Amino acid sequence: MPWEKQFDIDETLEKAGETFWAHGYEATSMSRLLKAMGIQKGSFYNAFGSKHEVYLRTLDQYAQQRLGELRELTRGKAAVAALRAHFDALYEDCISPQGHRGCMLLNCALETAHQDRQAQALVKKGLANHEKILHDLILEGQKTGEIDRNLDAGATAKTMMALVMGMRVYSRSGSDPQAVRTLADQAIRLVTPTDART
Amino acid sequence: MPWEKQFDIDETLEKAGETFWAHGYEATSMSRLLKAMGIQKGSFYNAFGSKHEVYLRTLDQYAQQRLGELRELTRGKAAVAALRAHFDALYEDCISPQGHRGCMLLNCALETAHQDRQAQALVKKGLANHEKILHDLILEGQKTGEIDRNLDAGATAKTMMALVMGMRVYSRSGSDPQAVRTLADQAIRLVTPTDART
DNA sequence: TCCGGTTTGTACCGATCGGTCAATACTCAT
DNA sequence: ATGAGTATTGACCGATCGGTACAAACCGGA
Repeated sequence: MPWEKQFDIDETLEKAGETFWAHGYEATSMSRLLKAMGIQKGSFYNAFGSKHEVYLRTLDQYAQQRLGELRELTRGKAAVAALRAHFDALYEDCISPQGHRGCMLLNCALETAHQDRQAQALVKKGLANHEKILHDLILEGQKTGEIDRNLDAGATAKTMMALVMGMRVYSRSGSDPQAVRTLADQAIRLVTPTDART
Repeated sequence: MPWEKQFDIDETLEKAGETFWAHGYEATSMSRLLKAMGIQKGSFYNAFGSKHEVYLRTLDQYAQQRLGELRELTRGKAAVAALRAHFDALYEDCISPQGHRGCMLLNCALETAHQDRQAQALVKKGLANHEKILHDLILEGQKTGEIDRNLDAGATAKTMMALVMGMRVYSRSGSDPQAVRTLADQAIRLVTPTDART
């Protein structure tokens, strides 16, 4: 093996991902992308093939990372506590300085996915994974009796997904953090007995 | 007045709006835009000034139209019936052949708004208008007793907005119509007494 | 030390980007 | 009929688009 790469593939993909995340696909030009990645054109095309290919890889990488973080966050917690942790973390992320980037999967869903089948597949899978985690948590909570067994777990999980999306949209469009907080609270109320509410 | 325009401004803006709506801002090139509008470059710049200006105008036009349709749809109906009509219409729109275009305001919110203050202002105003209509309907329902008076009207309106966003995202990312239907149903359940549910 | 194979930097590609402009087509008031 | 003044046209602009080609730089093995 005559010569090893002068840059770390994953690290470089990470930088690319952040750029796509912040600016979207179309608004990220090659020059901007290369500057962010810190490599030259030749290296880029040699290592990755095309802008679009890199986009898909960063999208996939993003989905995997978020999925991992979510699993980590909820591991070992009781259902409602796990959901609470999830929505609290999401709220913090939304109001943080980088919160304006929103969720890369959602950005992609609305900007790119409808005319890019491969991106659409990644988005669908990412959303489905997220929804399944929420669904499983609700089912588990119902099994232990934490959560009302009459609740439609599937529909509630979808509603929670909608609330997640709402939080992302409100925060990305520059709304009052209070609006985002309200949605997070509403998500928890969905799985909290009515008589326990303040 | 020496010569009148050979094309109808509003009609042409309409066509431009549909193109931006379907493809987003960045992915809509001038050539594509001009072809859709059916005019030449010179006429375009003479009449409108710039691509960006046209984008803002179509965005505003879209928001006004949707607001009008929404007011029309709910006029004279009782609160819950009005909400039902709203979410039913939204569902139909989502699963219709053009449903993949989603909501132009949301598309803009995630693609453009975070780096375009003027677009962001339009999005914020559009979302606020929509939310206010839902909010007012809920308040009215509570006044007449249709809707539980203990419900937090503001939070519920925001939740409904999130459900709207969820419906748009799910449908634009190519999901099963059933997912969209579920979210619409959940919206109505928010303002329906628990014991009246099936 | 030189060779084989790989990576890297950069010049360059045609296409297209959003936008300008001068010439032309046109209508109306005089 | 003519001149004022606007609308339209299409050639043209420099910049930038994503992508390619290729020579120089580099390394490990012989």
